[in-house]
Amino acid sequence: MFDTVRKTRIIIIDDHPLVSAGLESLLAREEDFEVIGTFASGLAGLAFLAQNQADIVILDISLPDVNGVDLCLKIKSLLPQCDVLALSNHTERMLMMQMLQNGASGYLLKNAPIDEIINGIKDCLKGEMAFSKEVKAIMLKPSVNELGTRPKITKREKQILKLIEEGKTTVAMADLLFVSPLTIETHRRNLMQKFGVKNALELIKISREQLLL
Amino acid sequence: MFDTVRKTRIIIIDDHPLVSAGLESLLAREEDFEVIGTFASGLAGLAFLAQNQADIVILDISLPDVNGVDLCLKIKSLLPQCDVLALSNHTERMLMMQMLQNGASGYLLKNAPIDEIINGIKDCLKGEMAFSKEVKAIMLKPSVNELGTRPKITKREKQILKLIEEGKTTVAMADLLFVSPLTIETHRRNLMQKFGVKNALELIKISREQLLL
DNA sequence: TTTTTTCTACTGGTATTCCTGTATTTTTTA
DNA sequence: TAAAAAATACAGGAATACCAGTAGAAAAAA
Repeated sequence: MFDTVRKTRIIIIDDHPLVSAGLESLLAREEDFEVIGTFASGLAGLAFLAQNQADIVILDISLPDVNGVDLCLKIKSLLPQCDVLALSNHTERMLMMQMLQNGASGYLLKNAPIDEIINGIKDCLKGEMAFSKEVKAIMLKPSVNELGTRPKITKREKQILKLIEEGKTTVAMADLLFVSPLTIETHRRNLMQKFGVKNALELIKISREQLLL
Repeated sequence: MFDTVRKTRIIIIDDHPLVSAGLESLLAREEDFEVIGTFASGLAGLAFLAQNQADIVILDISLPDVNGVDLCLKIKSLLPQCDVLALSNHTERMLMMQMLQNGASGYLLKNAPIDEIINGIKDCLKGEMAFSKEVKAIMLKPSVNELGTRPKITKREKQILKLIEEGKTTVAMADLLFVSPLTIETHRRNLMQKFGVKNALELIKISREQLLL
């Protein structure tokens, strides 16, 4: 068997060449690590993964083609034995939760110290969950609007939420979607109720914090 | 004279260790470059700069203590002969303009290809302006709300704009600032007028695009 | 110090949002 | 297919935001 001497095969998917290069050069210092591929787009990485055996994917969330959350799910469903470790700038709780729910083995922040990142990768390979310090802090304290479960919002509501964020008035939205202004008002009202806020300004603030559309 | 053989002394100020490390390892490949310091905070970098001679500072904009725009001005006023090259994630026109106005010799995006970044640094040292491709594109097309001059907003207005962004109502703001609600309304009206919009939602959208507070 | 700008505050009126409740049709899920 | 969820739409009324014009006091700039 070669398994005991074989190096850990790492894949990096991150659209910032600087980050990829930095990570690669750091990992090169470790004896038992081998970066077998770095990709600046999600689909390119996925294509490579389908054809090459990897032990761990270090995955950014903001990618040009697909988002890391969806990609994580995809990877885990195709290659359940391959670990996925999120490495992101985003500090939104929701994103962390979503990544974990989709099978990620950890969540590291890009602004974390180098050793936190390296150790995170090692922990991950040992089968432990890996979180950078700041991530732990964010995940531990429950946010105000999330004591129960986060509100489920419908497709239409999401659509209207976006228009609200763009500063559209009720009438403008109604014209745009070919429905009655009263319908829009109902949607907005339902949104506000679901998020537990009392005006549209708060609505977009909260939605930004929670969903990060 | 040693000047002709001396290596170019580079300082990196960036709160993402991964970026700093990546950049450093890339620059290490270049014969005539020498990274003499990397700093994760603006003030730490500034302190070092005050005591050590550097040729170029590669400067991030989002820093934990001070913002890169202000820091750039500070550096250029203390050390006019030292180049400052912005290296940022931000794609807002306004930030680019502000950096240039404050004496930066260029503006590179972190998601730019490696060679664009390395060449940017070289161009910068040759006395040329350095911009990554995407930056050029952004700077060339004038944004909709910037055909004339951007509106000047007062300190108080900026304060109220922030509160509006937080979803505060007129009455809530009035209570907070110990003034009449009518005063708040006047400020909001003036803001809307200055930005040429017709409701608070648009206001925060525009302000986000333009000022990036 | 004079001038200008900013911050403050009001009147009076219009428009829009927000609240409460109801209800039909369409789509999705069980 | 039956039940649940989502999208649609309305009424009546309260609250708030928006519009137009004015104006005094404080602060900053000339």
